[in-house]
Amino acid sequence: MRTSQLYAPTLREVPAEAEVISHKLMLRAGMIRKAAGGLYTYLPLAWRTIKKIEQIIREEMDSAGGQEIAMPIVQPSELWKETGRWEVYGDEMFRVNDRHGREFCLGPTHEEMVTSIVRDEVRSYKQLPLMLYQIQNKYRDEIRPRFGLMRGREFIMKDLYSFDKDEEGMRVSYKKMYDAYTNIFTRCGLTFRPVEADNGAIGGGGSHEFTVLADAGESSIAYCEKCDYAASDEKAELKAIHAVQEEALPLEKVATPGTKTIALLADYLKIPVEKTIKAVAYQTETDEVVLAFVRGDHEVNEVKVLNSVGAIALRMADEAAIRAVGGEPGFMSPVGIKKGTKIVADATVMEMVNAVAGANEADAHYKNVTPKRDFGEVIVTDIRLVQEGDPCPRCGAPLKMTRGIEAGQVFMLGTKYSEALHATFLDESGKEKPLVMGCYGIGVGRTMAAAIEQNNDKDGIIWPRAIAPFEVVVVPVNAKVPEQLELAEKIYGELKAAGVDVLLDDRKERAGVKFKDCDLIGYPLRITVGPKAVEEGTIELRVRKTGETFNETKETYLAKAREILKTL
RNA sequence: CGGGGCAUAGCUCAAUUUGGUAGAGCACCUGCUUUGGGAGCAGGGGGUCGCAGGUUCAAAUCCUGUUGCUCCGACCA
Repeated sequence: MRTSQLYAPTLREVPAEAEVISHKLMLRAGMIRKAAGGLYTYLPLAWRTIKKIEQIIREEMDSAGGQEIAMPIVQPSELWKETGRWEVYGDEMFRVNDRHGREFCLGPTHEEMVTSIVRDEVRSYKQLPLMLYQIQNKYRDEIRPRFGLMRGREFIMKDLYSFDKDEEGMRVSYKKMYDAYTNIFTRCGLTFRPVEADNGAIGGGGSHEFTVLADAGESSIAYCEKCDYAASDEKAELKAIHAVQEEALPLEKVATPGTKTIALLADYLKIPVEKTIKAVAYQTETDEVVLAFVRGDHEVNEVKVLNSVGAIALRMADEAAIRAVGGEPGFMSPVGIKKGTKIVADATVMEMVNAVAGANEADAHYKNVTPKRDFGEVIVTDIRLVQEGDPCPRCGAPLKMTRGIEAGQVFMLGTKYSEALHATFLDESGKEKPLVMGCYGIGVGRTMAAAIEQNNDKDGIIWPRAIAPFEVVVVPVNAKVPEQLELAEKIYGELKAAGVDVLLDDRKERAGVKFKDCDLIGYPLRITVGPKAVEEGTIELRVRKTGETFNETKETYLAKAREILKTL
């Protein structure tokens, strides 16, 4: 490929719409252009990288036993109604009607579709295990698309679905995928971490996120430096903290005017925040009120609350709903709440003695609240959000927190979808059983964005070799000088013949312009052909990542280029 | 959905407050010079000022509505 033929419109200035580095650089490097919120065109450079990432994924999926298929993007509503997700998905689903008024959606994911394919054909345990995957566009009408390709409404995703005869088989498939994912992200040259994750709305039990470490990431993970524990902030388990035991004193109501927040309360009563109990009120999708309580200095982990009450969705409760169960916004505690109200208390709270909690009336709190004695019937479990320094649930060492981009996630689904869609088979004893499923996704565009977030400097992108749009760029310093262009052409030809993915920057631009573009786009290796090459035979190799240059000859440059590429 | 901000040339922005024939830099085209880190000079092309109404002798500018984008929050398989 020649740059003079390549459609890669680079920008000197940053378009105002971009917020994060990967988005800015992809726009500036002429890789993507926006069509509408969360919808992008992939220009040639981006598409080459996408195809390289897809190829790595394909190779790893195939060698793990996966078979690639393509499924419809437009999917009939009937399937989604069978699993109930036609309603559950809500506004996030793009819906369309055909000319007859029949309902369809643009597939946000493909569990229903793939399961329906398999249920019609798989009858026997002899046909299992089966792993099918697709790399296709998926559609989610995100409330707030942002960060370029990181959170779009149309995005390229690889999804593999595994079907096994039992849970043991599913675990084997899961492990294969876990290992394949490790290979994929390693081959893409990314620094990442597999972390334990919550299954979320997709359901099932057991999940890992593959998180590419980057400050711009939307997910937060906790990890232990002492053992290998690592989990998403939603998932990170926390054991109860035992309070210093003291004698429980009798409950006492005190006036605490205007102390609607924990900070104000602790300050007013001159007590440490660790002696207070914080309340957060939620309502479920059915408007049922759920009250959650954590220690004053802790935060509530909504996902854990959600799981503890088995709800589908939670939102902050409105004041009327809080009052309806006998609570007072800003001054809530389980003490005196209407019987039958769902109350979830963090395990640490239950260890507290003589704490301060709301009195369920304005401007008043109780002193000497001892949850074990005073809370009555509550759900006790871990609902705390992990904080830096919290003890590791495995070894007790202080946890570290870092941010990352969730590039992939693997799930053990179990039989949730196969049961809903009646996808069954006959086992060895002739008994009908539901297929045991797993699903495994990778955001392809997001992986590309993550690679840029992790590999850039003030001049632009620094591609890992494996996913660079081109591995090498050959730059004649002045393409108007026939000798330089000829030599550059020769080198370009030799590299191509040697199987190197190479680009020739034959534009009749000034050297500075071409160098700036090369740095911006981020080709891992640049071979410069200037006057010195023509006159003295000196061919310059420059490594984008380090800025190192090597002076070689016509005879040695190829071997040196290969040697350098191996390290990038 | 709630709360901010923005919408003027391909890009980044000025002109809007105080109504009077729309500007700069970069990009683009032509010529000359230049040629190892986004060159110089000269000339040139390009905008119904997001859209629709209204006020006015006159609207990019004031008013109303509307659409889109963007940031914060809620949300996120």
